[in-house]
Amino acid sequence: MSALTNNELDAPPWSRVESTLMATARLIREAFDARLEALDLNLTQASLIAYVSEFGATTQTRLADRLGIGRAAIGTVIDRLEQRGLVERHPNPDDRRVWLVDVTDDGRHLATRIELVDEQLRGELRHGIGREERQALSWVLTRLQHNLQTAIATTSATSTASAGSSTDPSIPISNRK
Amino acid sequence: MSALTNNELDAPPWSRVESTLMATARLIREAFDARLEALDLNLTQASLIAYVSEFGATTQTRLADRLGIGRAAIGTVIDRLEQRGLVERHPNPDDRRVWLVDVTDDGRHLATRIELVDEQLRGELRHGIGREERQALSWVLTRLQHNLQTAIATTSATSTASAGSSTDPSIPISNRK
DNA sequence: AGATGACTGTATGACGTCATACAATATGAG
DNA sequence: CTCATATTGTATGACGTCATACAGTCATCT
Repeated sequence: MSALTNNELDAPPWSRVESTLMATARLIREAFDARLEALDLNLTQASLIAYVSEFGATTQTRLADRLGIGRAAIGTVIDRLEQRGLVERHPNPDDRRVWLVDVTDDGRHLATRIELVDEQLRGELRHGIGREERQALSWVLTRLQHNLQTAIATTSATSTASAGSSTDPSIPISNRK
Repeated sequence: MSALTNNELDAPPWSRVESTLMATARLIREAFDARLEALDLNLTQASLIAYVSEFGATTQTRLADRLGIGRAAIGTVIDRLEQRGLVERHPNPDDRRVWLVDVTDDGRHLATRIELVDEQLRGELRHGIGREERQALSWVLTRLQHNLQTAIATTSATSTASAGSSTDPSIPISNRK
């Protein structure tokens, strides 16, 4: 019955904020997965059900975008949920390429339980963190995302360029993807 | 000027902050991987080399802990780096169970280039984010990690427990700049 | 009409990581 | 010393995701 692994300070190999952020993300997934295990779901599956349950029948590609995973991956996720009778694929008469994924009654019922788990856990995570701090966090993360995307976009060029930088928003690097 | 947050509905399936955080973490990995591609390394490999290069020969289990991945996974990472002649496994006379992983000269040379990439990218990521904001971010993340760990620890028990009291006596909330 | 390109969902193989089980070794109690 | 327990690294199988290639379907432009 050891008290959880109490590693307080791992100064991870990399920088500080970045790796802390990644570790936190891992923990988020871990925590949600743990709580959702009672429903025999993981975070991705639960997110899908919650999304469809809230916004209605949705295209697979759109779901993939919203959940932040690839089109191929979302297919297998849906496959399993469909086997369990939680979602259904309906054809779209207006576009025969696509499926409209919708929740079944079972799925809708499960969605309410998911919502409960979500709200409960999010409440616990807010402990000791003020509203402004959460907003500040959100803002910094958004800004970071922006920086990251431009950093990714400006890769593939010569590695040692720029440096001086700042205010170079142009850089028309036409990358795929 | 910047059209950030134009997305009215980028509200991903889940909450807001949590999924933003996870998406940001994904982008961090992506950005580092992209920049490290020139060295034919991914973030994990680069972290390992950087760590060993800075702190000297290290046990595999310790490396796994520091890098935040499992003992099995670290083995395959080391295998590949060893094949490429970037690290070496030395036996430890004091404990014949363990290997001491150390960088070769090639690895050490590569480590300096890794350091460059790291510093460059981290610099770009700081754009438009003040020092206090970074510190605040770091603080909130740490606090979040704590909450997450207790949340994970208090799972598996009956789900509907707690909620009320925080009862987190320790938690030094002292520092805020 | 027909042709060309764009898009959706799927099949396939690959990668990185995890969980588990295991042999070799170390540590400590008797 | 001997034995039980813990720890290290590894082998194995599994999972989730990705990248690519592909067939079916739409959209558009002559």
